[in-house]
Amino acid sequence: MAGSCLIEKIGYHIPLGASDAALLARLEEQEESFRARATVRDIGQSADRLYVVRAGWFFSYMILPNGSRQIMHIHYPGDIVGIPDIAFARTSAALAAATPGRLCPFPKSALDEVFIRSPRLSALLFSIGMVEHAVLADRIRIISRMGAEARVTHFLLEVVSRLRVTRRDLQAQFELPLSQSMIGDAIGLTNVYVSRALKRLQGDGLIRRHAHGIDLVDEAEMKKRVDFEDRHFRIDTSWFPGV
Amino acid sequence: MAGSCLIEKIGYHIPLGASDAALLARLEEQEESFRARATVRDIGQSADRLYVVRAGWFFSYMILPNGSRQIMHIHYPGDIVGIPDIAFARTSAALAAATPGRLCPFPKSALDEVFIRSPRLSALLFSIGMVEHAVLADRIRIISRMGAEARVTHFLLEVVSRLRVTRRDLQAQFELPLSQSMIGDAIGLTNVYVSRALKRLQGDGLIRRHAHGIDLVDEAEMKKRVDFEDRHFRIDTSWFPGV
DNA sequence: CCGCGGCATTAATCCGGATTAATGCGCCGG
DNA sequence: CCGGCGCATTAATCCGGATTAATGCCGCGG
Repeated sequence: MAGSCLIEKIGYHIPLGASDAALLARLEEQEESFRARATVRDIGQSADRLYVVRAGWFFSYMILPNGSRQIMHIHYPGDIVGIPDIAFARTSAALAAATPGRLCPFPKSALDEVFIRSPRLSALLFSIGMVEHAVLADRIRIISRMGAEARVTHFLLEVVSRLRVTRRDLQAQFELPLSQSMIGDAIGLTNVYVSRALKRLQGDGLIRRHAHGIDLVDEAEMKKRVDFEDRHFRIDTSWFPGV
Repeated sequence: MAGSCLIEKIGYHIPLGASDAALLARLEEQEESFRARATVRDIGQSADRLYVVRAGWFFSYMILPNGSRQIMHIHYPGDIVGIPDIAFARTSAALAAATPGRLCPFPKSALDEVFIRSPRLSALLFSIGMVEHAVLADRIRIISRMGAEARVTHFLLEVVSRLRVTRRDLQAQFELPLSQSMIGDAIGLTNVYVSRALKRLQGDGLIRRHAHGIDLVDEAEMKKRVDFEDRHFRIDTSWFPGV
């Protein structure tokens, strides 16, 4: 199980006993590969399975009445995809690959095993779902009343903060394998304005750009400007049921 | 327990055994009253308690760096307030009363009881959390790329859909005890534009307005225009662990 | 080597909602 | 009965980001 980024991510939050690890391992039994830009599943399909991201970046999105695309979440290695669909019979978002990657599909019913056998893991899954909730809440806050630069700034900080969950040592420099159109579709801007905003941030000396990556030159200043709060760094496990 | 709208709401989704009902009853042991516009708690406070809404409308909100207010959620009788804070040690939103009302506070730790004793209730709480997630996702979709009228339309539909969970017989007419500024703060508009949009919707014959309420004249057309999906009507309980 | 497609950049124009401010209305308390 | 306050309405002006389109760059396949 050395290759499991799910166990790595979960284990970062709570100590994992052998039985919990076994429960998790069952979620990664199968594996499927996707090439960049491949669609994994469409909206409105039966929401009977979830996925663990083994490698690569994926994203879920919705298509709006006017034809444009809204990217809801970006999924990184170690993420569980589809938690929000748990409450519904049909998927409320489509899923696609941003880069080449691998997914481990598992049936929704594998979750009741978790709920029955491990209250502690249930509480953590619950909490991870709520982190996603907080991420959306932050996005609403940013989209509804803040300008283009602030949105892009917040987006970059959010990406880095999430990457650091599984790569603790990540410094200011990171790869960003998303086109500006994708970034725009996530934060409600057009590709044109994403380009402008990035240019200005660079001009302000806040970031630097290279090939397919970003360098956060003044992360503290960026955080200050958008009132950034890191949702991923630490989950409150103090109330969790004991082992 | 006849007066419990929590048990009423939960019982709507899954059949409640006596022991589950007892677990829920413990969440409503205490009660506090608030007058309209009173603040229940501020942002950044210790997130050690949750609330059940016994009566009245409440709302949670954040203040943005530029001073404006973003309303994240409206809480109706029967709602559990604070689920999203479960993952964090400090509250990420403030809570206030929109109308006079009553709340039942209970400690976060009361939840581990639920997780240990009732996998079935845990799964439902989890799902309810995910419904809130879906509501936020819909709001992002609407805010990020759609015009003022569509936003207001969607907002009204969302309110009615939520009200019908505890008032199954609710028809097209309902009370809306929120100022236009509050509506604007929820969907990213100014009060001025909310006023305009309502006026136009009325002009289009989609709604009618009276004292403190709204009448949805052509709900079907409204739903069609914004591609509305009802997130509250039915939760998928098929995968839940058995009793 | 050339030609093509995806993506970033830049500029010109347009428009929807923000902002500001004035007016009106109903409610409440004195 | 009057005065004040919160809220809705309406109008005038402004501006940020959408839209459209042209240009350029790079990587890739032929």
